[in-house]
Amino acid sequence: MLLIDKLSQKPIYEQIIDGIERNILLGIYPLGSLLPSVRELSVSLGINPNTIQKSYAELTRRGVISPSPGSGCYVSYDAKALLSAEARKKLARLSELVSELRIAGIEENEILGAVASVYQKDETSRPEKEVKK
Amino acid sequence: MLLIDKLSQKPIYEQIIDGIERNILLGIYPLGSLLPSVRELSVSLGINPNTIQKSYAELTRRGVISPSPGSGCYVSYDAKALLSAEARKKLARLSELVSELRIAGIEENEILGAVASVYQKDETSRPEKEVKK
Amino acid sequence: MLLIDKLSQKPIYEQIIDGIERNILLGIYPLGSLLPSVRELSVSLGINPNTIQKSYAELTRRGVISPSPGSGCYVSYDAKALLSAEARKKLARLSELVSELRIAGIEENEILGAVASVYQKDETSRPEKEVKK
Amino acid sequence: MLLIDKLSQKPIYEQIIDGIERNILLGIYPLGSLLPSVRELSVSLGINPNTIQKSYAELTRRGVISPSPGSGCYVSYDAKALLSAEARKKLARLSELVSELRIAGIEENEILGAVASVYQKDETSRPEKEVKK
DNA sequence: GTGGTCTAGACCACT
DNA sequence: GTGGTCTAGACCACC
Repeated sequence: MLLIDKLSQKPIYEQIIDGIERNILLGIYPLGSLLPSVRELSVSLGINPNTIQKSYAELTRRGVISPSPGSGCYVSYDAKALLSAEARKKLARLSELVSELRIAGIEENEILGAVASVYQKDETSRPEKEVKK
Repeated sequence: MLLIDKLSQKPIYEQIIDGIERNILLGIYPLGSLLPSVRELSVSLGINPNTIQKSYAELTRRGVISPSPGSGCYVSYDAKALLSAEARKKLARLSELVSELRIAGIEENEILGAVASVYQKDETSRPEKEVKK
Repeated sequence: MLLIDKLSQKPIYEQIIDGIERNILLGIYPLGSLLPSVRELSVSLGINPNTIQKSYAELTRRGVISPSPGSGCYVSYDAKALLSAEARKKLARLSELVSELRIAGIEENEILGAVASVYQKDETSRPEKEVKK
Repeated sequence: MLLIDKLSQKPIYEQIIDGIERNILLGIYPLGSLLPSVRELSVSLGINPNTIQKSYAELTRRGVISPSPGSGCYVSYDAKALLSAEARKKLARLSELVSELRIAGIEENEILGAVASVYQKDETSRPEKEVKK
């Protein structure tokens, strides 16, 4: 459910954050649901509890999850809204990257093709449709 | 000619590498030309010579520049080819990023728009046209 | 375990690289094992930590070791494969050297003898036999 | 007659030394003959005269050539003997290299094959036969 | 003057 | 504790 690459350059605590946020966006961790406990993740991922704790602390700071001392951490009801807003900021990084590619002589069509191919992939990595209430 | 943000998260030596590679692609540092010396950059950027040295060492390792001890560092004649080849690998990173954005619910059109807007920018950051010989 | 000659022409950081690669090939540093830390080597060899760091950075770049910040540097599981592949490239250098010796009038038999005598030396510097699984 | 690679790691002055010694061993510069002047080499190779001068100084120190102020530098009559003796010392480096290859798992036969193939190459890089007096 | 190596000591983020 | 980055200042070989 949560894949960690200990040899990656990206810090482990950040990988955990990204993984949890991803799972929330995909609906694997529904809004309001209970997350695995620090100890549980610690043993299932083979990672120091302090590292997990650091990830949870950061997610709490961002308002994505909210700890309920004694019972665990719950996904905030506005987690998705927060994450989507955050994602829009990533568009800036995308522009940077595209700019680099342009300077390197990559054609616009090649980029557009790469983008399109991502959006035509299977549904496993697409957020579930919003349900009418 | 080379902008460094000392407060950025990205290491200074990496910013220097990126800046030089960018200038080569833009033709500001022509193939075969002499780069500013380690000490020269050191004073003009206000950065320790060792940090510049580290950047030059990495560029040398990549084959982008070639040092000629006693006379300076020259831009390799195949630098552009190397950098363009390297850039194509960055397309993978772009796909990752786009994938994250998709999961976060960003629409395809929004991404395509961002890409297009980069390619419609002014010409200052476009590599010069290849001239027929 | 790691012998450094500070008076050698060969840079210290390169001697460290060679020594570690040698120890990996000999099985003294098994695949997946934890290497001595930068500071540890620094004191045991009487060498500045930055110099050790430079060696580790290069080994990392080659994919021979992989650092896990906070816990140490580990020998990659494909380190031996990498090093053996690299060694085959050294055969080119050997040919160069032999060519020089030939020009200098050294007889082929003399060279063949030198090679043979290396392969008849004791077993301490021979990689351990592959064990059938 | 003398090939210099300005981008090589090996210092230019050393490349010149090696090239001249090689030409002496091959008989291209016969014993007792007059070498090209510093200025002549300087322009034909496009290299700073100081660098050529340094090479000649080192060759003089080794006794391979002897300068005759006003008329140029001559190949010593015992140059070949000197160089052959020097070459025998290179056998030590060969043993080192072979030792490394052995540790990396290269088989003895592969090395012997590489050596043999050098000695079966064409005659252009073989010293001319000794003539009976 | 040039690039390359080394030392010393500091700071940071991560585990 | 760990690796990674940066600074400061020195020395060397090379051109």
